[in-house]
Amino acid sequence: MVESTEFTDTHFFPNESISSQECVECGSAEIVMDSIRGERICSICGLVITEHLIDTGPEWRAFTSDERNKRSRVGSPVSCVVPSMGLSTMIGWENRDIYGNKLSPKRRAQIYRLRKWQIRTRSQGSYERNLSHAIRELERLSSQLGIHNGVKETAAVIYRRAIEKKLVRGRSIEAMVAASVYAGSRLRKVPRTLDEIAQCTRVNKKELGRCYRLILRELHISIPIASPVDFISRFSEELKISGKTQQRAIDILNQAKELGITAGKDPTGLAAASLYISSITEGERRTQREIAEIARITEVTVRNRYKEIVRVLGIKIAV
DNA sequence: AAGACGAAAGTGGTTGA
DNA sequence: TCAACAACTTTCGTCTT
Repeated sequence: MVESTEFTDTHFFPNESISSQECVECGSAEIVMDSIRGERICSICGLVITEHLIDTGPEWRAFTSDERNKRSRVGSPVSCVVPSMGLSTMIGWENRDIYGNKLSPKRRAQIYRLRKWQIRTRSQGSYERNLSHAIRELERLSSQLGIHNGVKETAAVIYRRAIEKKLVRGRSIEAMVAASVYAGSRLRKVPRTLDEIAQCTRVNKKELGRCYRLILRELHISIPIASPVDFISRFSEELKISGKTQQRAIDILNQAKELGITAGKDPTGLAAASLYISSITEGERRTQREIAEIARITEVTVRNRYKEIVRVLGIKIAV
């Protein structure tokens, strides 16, 4: 497996320390990459820190920087959304070579043995079986929720780690996938609510929340609390609200935050209320009901938040 | 008639003893 | 484990445009 490159990706887990940059054997920081062997080794004592790295560099020699930019790796990109990370090779079923000629009996026997071993090694372990099931579920869920690839990849990384930590055992794959998606969307700053995700699965919100907290705790992922600002653009898109009004809503939220009236309040409620206010002041009025529906809260909450914001910030609403 | 408002009672989750 | 609590929801009658 290639876990060393996969799970230390600082892009996915900015808060997590990546695998140590110091040699555990001699403590030196002289770690070098050996791209031919695919290993990271300590240049002082020779200890192999990680092996089986994937070379993501150019596939051919390049002599100028221009050439280096043009020449890239061929083949499909490495992806966590494919069970084998997109690195699998298939042995064809036809007993012919690339010119269409029949294979010699000796060669045919060899290919037959290769095929047999490929099938034996592929999708046999419980890890792979679980994963391919989970990835089907992930695909279904993301298309239903309209989740983009970045979040999907992040969710897949989280799920792989969850399997490795044996967190999925005894829990439903569906619930763990849903929780990974939730965590991924939060990490990537395009949060979905627990409700939205729960609606697209057979998992209830409570169970989903439990799995989510488990993932955070066991995988040591720290996710900043959802900010109301993160919801503005998505709600606005569904409400067809202009960028100017969105910016106004964000300003309102920032002011409200400084005055300390956002703590402990539902972030979707705050986002909805500030959108309501800005939609009126910017002349693109939306009703409380419209906004509440998109934000999946009640009109009453929109009202309460908006009354509070208007009162504290001293905003005058044209009647 | 639709939208906004506010009161009252109920609900699920968090906190602290 | 339990009570207290804050935030949110549901429901409903009333007011405003």
